[in-house]
Amino acid sequence: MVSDTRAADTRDQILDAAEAMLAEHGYAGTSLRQLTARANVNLAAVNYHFGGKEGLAKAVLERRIGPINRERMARLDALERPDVAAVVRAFVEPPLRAAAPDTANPDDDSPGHRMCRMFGRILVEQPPFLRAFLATQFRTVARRFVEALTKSLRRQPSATTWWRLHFIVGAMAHTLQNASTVERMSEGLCNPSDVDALVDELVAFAAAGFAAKAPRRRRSGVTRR
Amino acid sequence: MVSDTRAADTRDQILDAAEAMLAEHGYAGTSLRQLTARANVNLAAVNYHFGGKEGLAKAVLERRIGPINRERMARLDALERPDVAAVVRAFVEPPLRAAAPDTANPDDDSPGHRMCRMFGRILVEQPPFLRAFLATQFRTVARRFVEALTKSLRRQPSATTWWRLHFIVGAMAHTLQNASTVERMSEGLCNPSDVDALVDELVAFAAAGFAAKAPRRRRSGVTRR
DNA sequence: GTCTATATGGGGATAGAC
DNA sequence: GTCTATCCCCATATAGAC
Repeated sequence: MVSDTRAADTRDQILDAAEAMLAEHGYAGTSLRQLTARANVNLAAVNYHFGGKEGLAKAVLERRIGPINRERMARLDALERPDVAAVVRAFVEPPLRAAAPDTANPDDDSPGHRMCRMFGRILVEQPPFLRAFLATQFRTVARRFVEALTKSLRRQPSATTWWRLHFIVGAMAHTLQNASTVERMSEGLCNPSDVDALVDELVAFAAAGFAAKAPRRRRSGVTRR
Repeated sequence: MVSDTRAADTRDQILDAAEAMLAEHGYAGTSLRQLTARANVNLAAVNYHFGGKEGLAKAVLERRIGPINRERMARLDALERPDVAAVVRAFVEPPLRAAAPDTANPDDDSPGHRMCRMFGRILVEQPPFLRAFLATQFRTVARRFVEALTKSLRRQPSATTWWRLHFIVGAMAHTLQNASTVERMSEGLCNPSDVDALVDELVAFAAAGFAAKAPRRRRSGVTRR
């Protein structure tokens, strides 16, 4: 069926190019002209296959988020002794691992690096039309992990629990997006392409932060002015 | 917006509008036409005062980053007993505090909320022409805090130290940008407008994470495949 | 399904009057 | 310093031939 591979080919080429360009320039900064040029595809093909720029962006995200969240769940289910570090690892390792450079050279063009930047971008940029989409993709996972984390510490879910998961997401997203920054600032001490080490670092940091004593509540929950 | 405030400086009106729009739409998503319309200023004024869109973006950032970093340094210098939590607090509180809603209603239009979103955006978006600019703005501060943090733990600066500062920046940036997300996900348990509580949460989390035992190094710093 | 050509609108920047 | 008018480029999207 050689004749049928062209369509699927075009679709995938568009998705790959879109992922690369979203990583590099964000949603607003990506033009379909550059994108289709890079994909060696006709401009009109985007509209034909995805209905427009927004549809394309959703398709790009869908292709990656699904598998990662499914792996998170699977790892969580597979834990025999769900201590904090193990649960945190189940949460952060799939995305970091999926975003790892998978070739010898940690170039900006490795698929993993592209994807990692794309994730960081989108998680923060959150174009309005994506908010609902992203919320449904992540709500279930977030709930399950909040449960697991509190259970591992024999606590009840609280504001602190949610804040901490939020902080972990932030640390991860920022790392996915700006790994090169820490490499530069640290003058080479940190090596973002060493994924094993990075995962260990984030797990150690996040697990300790998560297990910390909750701060004393100051007042009734209203900002002092 | 009621009376004719021509006397008010055009420059400042542009800066205010730019901050609001960068917060809302990011750099690439902000157009000078919308911006000048919102500022009640002529389109050409941007070029006259700032030399172009890029110059405007730098001016917007400069206006905020300078004071915040100066306050960070001042707080650091003022610490009598620089334990980890105190140093972390000196690092994260100025931006969070500056970004706090300063009116009774935590609307999307409060100056603090605008600024906080702008920061989160820019820190992650990092348009190419801003990379060098941002690096010079933050390098000194980052170095000083890495020093202070390691000293407070009686350790030597290492990859772990830098990674952890990076994680803290990520948690902070993500919180600044997406505070409303955690409020929604937690179904109201977390209240982003309670800045005191938020600072306490982040400090407790980050200090514990920072003080954690460093992970054991696995190999020689090369990614396993 | 894929292409060319084009419609339609918005973008940043500038020239030159006032 | 501020304005109008305009240049020129690029954006998304679509029409219609093949």
